[in-house]
Amino acid sequence: MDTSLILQNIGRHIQLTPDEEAHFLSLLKPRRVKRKEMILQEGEVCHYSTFVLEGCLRSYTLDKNGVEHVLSFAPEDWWIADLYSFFSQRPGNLYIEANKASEVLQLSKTDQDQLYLDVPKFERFFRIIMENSLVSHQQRLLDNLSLPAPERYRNFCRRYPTLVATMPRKQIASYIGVTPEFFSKMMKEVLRGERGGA
Amino acid sequence: MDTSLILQNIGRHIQLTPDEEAHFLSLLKPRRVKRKEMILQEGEVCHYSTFVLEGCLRSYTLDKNGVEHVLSFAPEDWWIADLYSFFSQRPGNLYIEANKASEVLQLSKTDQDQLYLDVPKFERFFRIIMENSLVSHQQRLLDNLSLPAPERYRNFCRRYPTLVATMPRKQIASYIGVTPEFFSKMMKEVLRGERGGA
DNA sequence: AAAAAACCTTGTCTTAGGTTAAGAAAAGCC
DNA sequence: GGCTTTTCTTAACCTAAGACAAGGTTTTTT
Repeated sequence: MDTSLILQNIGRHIQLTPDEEAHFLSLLKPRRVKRKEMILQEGEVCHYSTFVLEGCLRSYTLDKNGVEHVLSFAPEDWWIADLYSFFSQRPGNLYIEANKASEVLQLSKTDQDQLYLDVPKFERFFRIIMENSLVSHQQRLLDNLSLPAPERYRNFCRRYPTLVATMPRKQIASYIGVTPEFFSKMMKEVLRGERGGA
Repeated sequence: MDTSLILQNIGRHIQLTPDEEAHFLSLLKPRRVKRKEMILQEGEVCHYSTFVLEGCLRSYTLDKNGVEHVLSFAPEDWWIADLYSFFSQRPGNLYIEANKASEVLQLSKTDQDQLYLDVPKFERFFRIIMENSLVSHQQRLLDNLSLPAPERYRNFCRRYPTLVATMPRKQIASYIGVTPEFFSKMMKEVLRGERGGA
């Protein structure tokens, strides 16, 4: 597997020595995930942080009616985990499933904890990752509280242009918080608005 | 001002030497905030992380109709900031306002950045704070996507029993994502359910 | 202790978005 | 390439929650 992507990802926030790089890489477990394969299910403990080298995963919950609610997409160059479960090492309620056949690298909780002690720079790296993720979750929450569905969709398009083109509409609908049927109706309006300009 | 509360807050995640404690305290600017006073407004850059020693602040946005949407409450022993603006040092869209007369300690972005270099342990501290905050924001987001208003209210009560008793209903309504009018109607149901048991 | 300002409730009417159902179009699979 | 499965769309009907309006209560302020 090609590990240059993850080194680049980390290099955006911290500089590692060759030794540190080697040590870090030695902790990563490569894994191939088939389309529709789940790497985590509700009720399980999330033992790994997963970095996507190729393909795309998503995380979601099922509500009491069996309806899926997408929490996040993880295309190439993204991290994904059930963070509640990963940090607490208790059973979580997320499913993490491959949207298409994917290649990932996994870092176990134990190794990550040890890594903080061995290479303290990683405290900084994951602090920054958490900060960025928190900011975007806060923004998404406020969008959900304050904007009607069509504007939430427009924001999604602006923020994740790549995902709009590649993810099933059903899942995008779920991500922004509407049913696929309503999403479908809404798209007619959105498209009309786009042709109209601005 | 009594700084033992913030040392205790930090002591939950990292151990500081007396020198480090003294250095950290020297960076904090104490401030009294009057009821209804805003320490941050839309369009301003958020220069400080604010720790609440006494009283309570809240952060919110105003939508295009002038309706308030509460992002967070910060009672005693909590941190608050417009994180997007604080991290990026660009104008944000949050208001941060005192719900009652409060005493706070403020740490500037510049000092916080320097602190990471002087006392790297703080990387760990803020990483953990961010992790916890991210987990609770993800949970809240999923609640908003998957649960009807009365259950979101019940979750709010379980998670923040103190706030339920002390914050205006209007603001709680806004936090869980309903209008005060609907909240009022809903409460009758919720109360009936409580008397009924379970 | 009054006056002013918020806050909370209740009622009626409206609407954004959900539900159900059923067919059309894609995408994955052997 | 044909078969299966999933996804997308459309349409009719339904409901949780919003908007507006108006009166009552509590909290602040002076």
